[in-house]
Amino acid sequence: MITDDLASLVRSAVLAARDAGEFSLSEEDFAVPLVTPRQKEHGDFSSTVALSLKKATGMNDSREIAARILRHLPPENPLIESTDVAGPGFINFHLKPDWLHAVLPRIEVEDACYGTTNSRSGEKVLIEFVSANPTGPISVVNGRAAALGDVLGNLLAAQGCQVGREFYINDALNSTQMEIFAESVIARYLQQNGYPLHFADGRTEPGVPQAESVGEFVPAEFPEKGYPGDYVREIAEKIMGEVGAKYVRSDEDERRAYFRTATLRYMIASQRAALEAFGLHYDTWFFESSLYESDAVEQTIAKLKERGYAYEKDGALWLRSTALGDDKDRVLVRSNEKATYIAADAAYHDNKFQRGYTHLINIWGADHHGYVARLKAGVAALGYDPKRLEIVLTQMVSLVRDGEAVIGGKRKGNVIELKEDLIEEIGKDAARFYFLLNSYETPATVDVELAKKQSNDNPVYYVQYAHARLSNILRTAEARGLMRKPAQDIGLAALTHPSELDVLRKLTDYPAEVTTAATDYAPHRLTRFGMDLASLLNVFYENCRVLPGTEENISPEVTAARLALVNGARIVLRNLLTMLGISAPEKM
RNA sequence: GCCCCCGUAGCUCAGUGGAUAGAGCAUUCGCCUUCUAAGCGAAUGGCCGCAAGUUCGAGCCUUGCCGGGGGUACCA
Repeated sequence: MITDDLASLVRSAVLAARDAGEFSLSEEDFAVPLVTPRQKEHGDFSSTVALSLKKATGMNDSREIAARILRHLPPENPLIESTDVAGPGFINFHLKPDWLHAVLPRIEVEDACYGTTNSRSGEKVLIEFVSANPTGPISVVNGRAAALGDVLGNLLAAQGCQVGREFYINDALNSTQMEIFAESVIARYLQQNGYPLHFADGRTEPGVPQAESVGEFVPAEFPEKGYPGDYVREIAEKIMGEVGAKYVRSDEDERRAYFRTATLRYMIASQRAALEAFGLHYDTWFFESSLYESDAVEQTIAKLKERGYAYEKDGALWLRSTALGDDKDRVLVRSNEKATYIAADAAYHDNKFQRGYTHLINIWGADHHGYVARLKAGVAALGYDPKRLEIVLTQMVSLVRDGEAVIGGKRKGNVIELKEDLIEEIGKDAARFYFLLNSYETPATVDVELAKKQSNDNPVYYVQYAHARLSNILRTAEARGLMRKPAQDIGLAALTHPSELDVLRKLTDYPAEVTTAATDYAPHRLTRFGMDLASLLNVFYENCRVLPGTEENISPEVTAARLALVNGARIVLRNLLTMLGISAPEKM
């Protein structure tokens, strides 16, 4: 890294100045901060070391400190064009343009790997995200976590981590919501078969008329807290198509058992289809029920008892989570002998660690923040370092329709679906970019109607367009017989225009940007980077013609150098879009 | 009450403790005979919620306050 080179250069200059008696240094261990100045006049890099050395040197005038340091910088350096002291004591470095040119051969060689490292190759990371309950479709609100988790996976893989993406299915048998959901589908199924439906609010819906009259239909009850959405009716229709009227008069337990598994099957299939339409593929779909079937829950509870973190009180079994940072103890097994979700979650995370993951990332909505402390306590109680479990809380996504808040969800029956209402309207690429535009720490509002209206203004097209243009230039060059030579063999010094250097600088920044995005869990840095790069490319495009035109005459050397730049930028844009799970079109 | 997140341009949001705080949208005015105008250039627009503290230096760190959202179950 060039910044490392500069930093060590400055460091030795400081020490040399001290040895020469320019100033005394109270501490040997000082940082050499390097920043990229906002203003171009301030050079390529700037060090604030003189400012921070005020105390250590006992000198008051930072400009003077800077000047004395500079006196001990080697006069000739292949990197540095010139230096100056500015403002309160910044040391500014203006580098020779070669350092920017060097990026092009590197990009060309690394190609799809440009922007990736293997610095974290020892890590095995499991990202669990979305994990929406199997009682409804994937909603637009889930889109944020879906996009974040997927791209985070790409970013970590780009750092060399081994990444697993997992969806956790809350299908446990003691979950009352699953029961009510199945009952809701049964009610709709009966309605399909001619039974009127009676609702808790007193309303009655007629049954679907049957061809052959079977006499009187006793109204069926729709569950009091049942799921009213249209998708419930659709599942009932599908089951009807599959098994016909078989379960209308069947034994109730038999019917319930069938509908439980059938509704789960349909719901998962629908969720999976929605996420795949979003370009998201999970490595594992993990069933909560499997934890009960394999006795993992019981084993985990036994383990907690053994380790002294579980105790009996009021007929229930409690987790001593207060001992591990939680603000109250939590029930593991209720007095009715049913395990709580925290017991299952402890077992689930035990299982994740047992699968060899070094690091777990859970992406949750901010409304779950109250569970962070207890899950971490559970993990710690099992003997794992809770730091190995990281919980990313995404701020809330609220729904708005034409400016008015939409309150609701599965229980209200007004789910706004990710696939039907967004992806199918504006496309996968625009939908993804939309969710990746902002930090997950910013509360978001999604207005589907507005998103549709604005879909042509979506900045994704700006970035994709830049890529398509670059591709087009290369295509045209090839058609005209201007074959590209390896960047290594080209006189890149021909690239001198400010807009060319701006592009090169941005391309140089890319790998560090990917790393920052990965460590900060900030995919939005890449969408912003893409917009910035596209903008710089447009300026380049306006100012620097690549291929000889009818009016402008461009030397073969310049064309060759610019083609190398175009190709480098094309690779970076393509890598970036791929990282975001967005297509990089060659034509638009 | 306690805990978490957010207050930056008219709107939606970026912003690594550094110099003159940025982008997109919106508004106004220019620019297509050329490799893609889904583009470019210019203008307008700011007590970075308020106050104190730390620091050579604070939009960024600390504390307090004010506003908005969320959470505080033997529900998941």
